Amino acid sequence: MLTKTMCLAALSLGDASGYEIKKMVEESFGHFLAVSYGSIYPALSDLKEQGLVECTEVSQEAKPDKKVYSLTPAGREKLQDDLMHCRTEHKVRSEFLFILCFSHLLPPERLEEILTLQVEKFEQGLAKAAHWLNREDVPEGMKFAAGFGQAITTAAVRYIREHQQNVVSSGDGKEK
Amino acid sequence: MLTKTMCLAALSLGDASGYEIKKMVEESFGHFLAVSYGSIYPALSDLKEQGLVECTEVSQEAKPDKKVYSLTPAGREKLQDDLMHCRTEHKVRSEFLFILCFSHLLPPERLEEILTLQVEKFEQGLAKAAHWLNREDVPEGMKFAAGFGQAITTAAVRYIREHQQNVVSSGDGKEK
DNA sequence: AGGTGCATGTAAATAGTTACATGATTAA
DNA sequence: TTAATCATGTAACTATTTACATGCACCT
Repeated sequence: MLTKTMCLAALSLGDASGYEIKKMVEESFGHFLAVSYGSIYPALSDLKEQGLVECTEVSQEAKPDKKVYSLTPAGREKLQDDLMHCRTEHKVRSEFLFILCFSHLLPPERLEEILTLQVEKFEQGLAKAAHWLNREDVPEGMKFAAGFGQAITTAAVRYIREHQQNVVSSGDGKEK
Repeated sequence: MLTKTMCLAALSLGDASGYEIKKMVEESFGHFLAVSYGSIYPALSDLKEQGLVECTEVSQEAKPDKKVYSLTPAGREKLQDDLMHCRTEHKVRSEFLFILCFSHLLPPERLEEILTLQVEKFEQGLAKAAHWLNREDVPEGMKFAAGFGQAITTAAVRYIREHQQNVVSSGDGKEK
């Protein structure tokens, strides 16, 4: 399960609660990893049972209690082991491209909507990455990952800008 | 289920068996869609039950029989409807980038191996896309999708080439 | 009065992969 | 003889999302 490894990895950067891990992952790795509470909380429970993390309940004023997790030495080792042996795939899953493949079945309006929306999303991601990248305390590996995201997203936006007209005009003229 | 829509879409390009659909999808959409028999065959059965496809058993000499599916008018409508209303997300899921984020925990050899392997995979994809793109009978939408893949993959390879040294040398010196 | 953020968790549903089972033909 | 291609399918498993349940504090 990648979720467990991801939790260990997040905790290697500092102690955190499940809630905080989710936010952190979304912020820092959001452009290539998905997370949800439904996978994080069970993962943390399992890790605790396996002795890979420890947990301290922390009371807060004006906020609910939280469970702050931290890596044990065994957890730190497990993380290293996971990173050495887990798969290294880079996958794209795109309903966006899939739909565009069948542009000849769709009205130009729908095509334009899809393209515009996607460019917006890409640009939001780009803005976030820029904001994130001009901090200085960022480790080299994370800079690389963020820069990678920036590079391919920039290429994606440029490509759409230069070619979207072809797709839109290939749409299906007749409306129901 | 995206698999069903994908089957309908594949069949809109011509009648085919489950086996043929898988090959076709891998070839044409492989860089942004995954498929396996375990999802295709059940999907085709369901589609048949719903009356969205028809099926003819075809005997072949020197090969096993096959079940050739074709769209019914209802299936063609369903496809259009799916394409109009389904989600349009473009997602990247990358263990590759995830691992590199923690380069400081890994030996340079592992980092170099991962990077080299990924560049190779990208270049294989690029070769396939090139071969695929210089056909002439390809619909506009598919050209767009293939070109998109080409654009971001090229950017990815260039980025890795230009920045990999930083990551590798940020690796963990001490070996166990 | 209503929305957002903080915070944890579970259950059901969804989706999909992997491995297995079968078996003929053809090329190296 | 060994592997690959052709061909269909199921069952068990893995993983993950979605929706739900709860509840206080803060801002508008």
